[in-house]
Amino acid sequence: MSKNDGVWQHCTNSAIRRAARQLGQLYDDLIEPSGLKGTQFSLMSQIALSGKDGTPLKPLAEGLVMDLSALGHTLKPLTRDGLVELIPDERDGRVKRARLTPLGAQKQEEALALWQDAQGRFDAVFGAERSAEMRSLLGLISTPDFAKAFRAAKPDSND
Amino acid sequence: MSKNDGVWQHCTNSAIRRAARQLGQLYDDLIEPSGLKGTQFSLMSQIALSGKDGTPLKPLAEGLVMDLSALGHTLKPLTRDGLVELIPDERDGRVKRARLTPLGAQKQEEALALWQDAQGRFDAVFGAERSAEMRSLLGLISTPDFAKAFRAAKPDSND
DNA sequence: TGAATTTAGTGGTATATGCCACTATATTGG
DNA sequence: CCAATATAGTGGCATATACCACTAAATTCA
Repeated sequence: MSKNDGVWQHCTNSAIRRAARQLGQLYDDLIEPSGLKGTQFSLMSQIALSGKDGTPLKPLAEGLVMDLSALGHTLKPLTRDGLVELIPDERDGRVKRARLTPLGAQKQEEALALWQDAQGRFDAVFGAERSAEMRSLLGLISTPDFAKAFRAAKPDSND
Repeated sequence: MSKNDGVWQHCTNSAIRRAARQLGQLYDDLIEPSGLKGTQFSLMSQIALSGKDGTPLKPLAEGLVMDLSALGHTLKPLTRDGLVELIPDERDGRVKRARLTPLGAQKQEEALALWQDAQGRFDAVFGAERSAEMRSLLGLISTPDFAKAFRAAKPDSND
């Protein structure tokens, strides 16, 4: 640790936040012309997968590994701007379904092209292979199983 | 992509944010007894490296890959609670130096023990080797050089 | 040296995100 | 069927984080 550049590098949590800030910056700069932030684009892309019927907020939040209330808040600017709409579920009165409006779908497609540029640059700079490896590792961490194992783990266990 | 669980998995930016949320949750839960959040602990640990004289905010922000104004805001709750103090630099009237108060140093040490538990669990669950590999990759992304290369890259270049 | 420029921080505003308390709507068990 | 419980969302509050405009102080240069 004699040469650590003065950076607190031993914490995976810190490391992932630093990287997330950097990457967020980089992606946002490229996606900005669409008027969307990277987070909004991700969210809308996820919603887009559910098509015409939309998706209830609960499973949406789970897929994003996000707190339900946080999702609700994040959705605010998007519904305000008419990109996403919340429609009541016909079967269950508690449920609301999020779906893209036509405008939202158009914006998402517009941002998609910009995102491809960003993702392409990332792969080019980082190497497609390492890039895939990275996403794989990140995907593992995002798993419910990982969370379960982490919470159950004894710090000195080695399984 | 036939089996993607409905999750928008192709974006490294999304992936890193999902993982950061999960990891933040996991670390925070363990560090919470100290009264600090994971982000605050990271920040204070970084500040702690600078010792008695503290460190100017600008390089601190750079080390954390964080916007200077964001750092200023993040520091607010910590100065309010007497964990960090900002002292004027003697040479340069523009500069303020952040350093831990005695209370802050004590809190940081307290949280350090809790953090070690968290980090130990991460290594145990993820595997120490993959854990190190992960931090290394994240460290690369957090580099100014990476940002420079990304911004300069043509999406179809392959160097 | 004095004006122009650069640099460090602050404060406002906006989004991102989490926790908690609360409401409304199911679902379950007698 | 009703009371107890569980589930889905909302709203308030707090922190995290970015951009912009602005101030103050240092540096540069003619």
